Amino acid sequence: MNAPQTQQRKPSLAERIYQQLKQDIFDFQLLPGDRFSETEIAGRMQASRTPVREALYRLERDGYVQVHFRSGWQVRPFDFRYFEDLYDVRILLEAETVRRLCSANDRQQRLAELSAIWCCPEGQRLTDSSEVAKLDENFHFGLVESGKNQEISAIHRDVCERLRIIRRLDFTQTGRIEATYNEHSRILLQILNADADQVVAELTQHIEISKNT
Amino acid sequence: MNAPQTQQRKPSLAERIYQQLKQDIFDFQLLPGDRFSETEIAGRMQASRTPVREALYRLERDGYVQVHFRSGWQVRPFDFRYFEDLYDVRILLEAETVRRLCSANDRQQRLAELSAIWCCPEGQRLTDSSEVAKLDENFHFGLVESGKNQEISAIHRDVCERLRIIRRLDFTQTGRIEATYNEHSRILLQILNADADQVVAELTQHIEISKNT
DNA sequence: GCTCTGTCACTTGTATACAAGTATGAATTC
DNA sequence: GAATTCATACTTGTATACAAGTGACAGAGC
Repeated sequence: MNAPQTQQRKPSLAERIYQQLKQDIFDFQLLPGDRFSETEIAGRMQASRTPVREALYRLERDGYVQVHFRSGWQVRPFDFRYFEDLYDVRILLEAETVRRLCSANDRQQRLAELSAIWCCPEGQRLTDSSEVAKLDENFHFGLVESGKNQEISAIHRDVCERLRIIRRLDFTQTGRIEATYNEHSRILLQILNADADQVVAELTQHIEISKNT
Repeated sequence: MNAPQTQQRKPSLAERIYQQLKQDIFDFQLLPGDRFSETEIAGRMQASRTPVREALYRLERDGYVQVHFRSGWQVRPFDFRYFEDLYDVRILLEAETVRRLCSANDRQQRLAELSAIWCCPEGQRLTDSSEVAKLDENFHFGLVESGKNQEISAIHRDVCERLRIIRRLDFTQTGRIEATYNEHSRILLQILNADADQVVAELTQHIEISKNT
């Protein structure tokens, strides 16, 4: 019998390059509209074209870059309509999840973990803005996952990932950390009270806020 | 100035192989659980491993196959929970679209094309089952597209594509063609009447039927 | 100045060569 | 017979070579 497949194999070159390029796009090292060639990237990444191509085709499917037949690659230009649409999808998925949660009998167990984090006494709240940012992302992922539809979760993760380009995720504004704690805990409580319409409205507003900052 | 980019370039080898492999999976030429190697496929397709790999990685991202590190590929086993979840997503997306349509003032124009096809006099209805099958798919695509959120449309297309494995799309059953015409035309009329709750219920039921056949 | 044309460096698409890890089974040991 | 070792054929991951198409530019002709 095999060992239980630790699955902690170190990532392949292609994977590393994929992550790096995506990060470069997020960090504006690669600007929308920029053109570049596979050889160029291969040189910068100290690898051959093969894993670079694999990474680029993944990024293409993700919508970040596009290939021009035998004439180079390009970072896809920004399209704000596109991000509007994505936010709509995100809201739709999260709203549907909470609606379902409101009519699930075991919602208290499902949300136990999140409640412990967000409905804690004020003294136990975290204050570091980058920690809270990570916690915030996980709140929304966790919420959707508790809906127990793996495909909704997968699409939601994907949508959030694509929104990261424009989401600056910063909690440096005064009061934003506190507000987030308050909003998340209220959302959780309202789900427990099965107050569907109210919680959908509040969740929607909560996401709209993070969209406009 | 360039010609307006006919964009009708003949598909690449990788593209052709991707389509072919997907078709093979749909047609059960490749059974869930089957293991195979890149060289094997390359031989069958009369190509080298490079385009085969490109096709396989796309199929992997689509969820049809998985790679085992240095030990071959495998057609992903069926998971009915997975298809249930996908159907849920499909219903969710279509329902949201029609809800929005119900409160759009220009919904009559947006749905003009679909209405012409589905709300026609009985004499003009098509009767060939494979034609109707194609028309049926396009009804649902067109419906979602008239919602004017490109990301919802894209995800919806993707979900439907993934459902094709189990959707046999057959309209050979007696009465199914007529029923489809009736259901589609009623859905369209109800949208025009802005009867949101009713149309969502009916649309949901309509999809559930096609799910269970 | 304007248009055409041919060249040529550069691009991606595909094929092949090589490196590194896997699994199977025969031989060996007990 | 059962367990272990090890050779070996096969697998994917990566690098490189070659084919086919693109685009920018210099220079000719007007």
